[in-house]
Amino acid sequence: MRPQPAIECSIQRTLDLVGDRWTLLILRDLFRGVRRFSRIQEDLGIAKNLLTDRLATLVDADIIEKVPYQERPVRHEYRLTEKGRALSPALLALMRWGDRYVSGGLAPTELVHDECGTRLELQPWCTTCNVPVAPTDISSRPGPGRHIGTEDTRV
Amino acid sequence: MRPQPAIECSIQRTLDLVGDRWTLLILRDLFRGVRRFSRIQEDLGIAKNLLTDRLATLVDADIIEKVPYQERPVRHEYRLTEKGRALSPALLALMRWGDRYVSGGLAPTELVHDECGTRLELQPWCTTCNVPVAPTDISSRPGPGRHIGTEDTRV
DNA sequence: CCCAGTTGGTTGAAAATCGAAACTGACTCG
DNA sequence: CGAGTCAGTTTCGATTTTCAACCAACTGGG
Repeated sequence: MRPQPAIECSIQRTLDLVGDRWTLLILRDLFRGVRRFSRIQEDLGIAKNLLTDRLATLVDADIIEKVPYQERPVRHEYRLTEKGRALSPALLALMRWGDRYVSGGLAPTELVHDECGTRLELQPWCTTCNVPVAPTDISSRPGPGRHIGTEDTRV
Repeated sequence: MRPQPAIECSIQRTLDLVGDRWTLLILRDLFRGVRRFSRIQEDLGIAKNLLTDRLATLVDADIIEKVPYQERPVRHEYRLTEKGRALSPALLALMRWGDRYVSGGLAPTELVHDECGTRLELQPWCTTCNVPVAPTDISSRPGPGRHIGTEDTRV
């Protein structure tokens, strides 16, 4: 997909899978419960051949799965796998950014915690200390998947 | 950019700005400190005319700015604005997803909690209950920036 | 002064991708 | 039987992207 000598970067690898114009919007629809071909197609205004193609790619990548919701005629819907559901922080981050910088601070849609109705924030979270981590308490370092040497850089 | 009757969704609005194949990678390079035209171009392998176009779009959107780093000849580099830097959670989320699901758990670069060295996760966080929130415990509802009515949906 | 090299582009043609509409096939309902 | 729905596939013209060449402003070396 990318014509580039594979740089060791998980952002690039991720965008190779979901970084085209439609894929993240399709996933957003699945998160929202819009799961059927025709519903997604009319919701997004995407051409049907492209939707067919993107869905097949996502199924191949094990990000979504095709499950029958009725027999005779057999009809399928698309559901997020665990791998697909794990993209929710990324979508939430994009949404919060858009709320603030594109929608002028007025969120068209808010995501809230079921139990208490509070609007959700997105925070780096330390699973050891069990606390949210501020940007000032974050460092970066080369990880175990690095094969070429580079110096540390701040995000 | 999108041929669609504007749905009121910050994800869509965000992806209209940065959701093409190259833009998020360009921003990643800027985060990494790769700021000059030719450096970005060779790092990504993007066609020069496209890079010219994407950079101009990002400058227009006030996500990056063009600042001279020398006179005679005048040469510029591109820097993230505050608006651009605010995209870091989104890039971080995409990176963590790629670490886990594409790079096989072996992160090429990891972000860690200063105090304990634990690799960070990026989690939806409820500021009322003070707990991380799983995708299954998230609902969505129309927010203050919504102009057309829609019903609530599960994420 | 002349020449090669660097940076940051622009231009144009070929190739790949996309989009709109027409068509298909399996089935249901009246 | 005829109309309608859903989930596609096919076709083809329009748009985008890529690739390569070219350009302009300047530097540093001889």
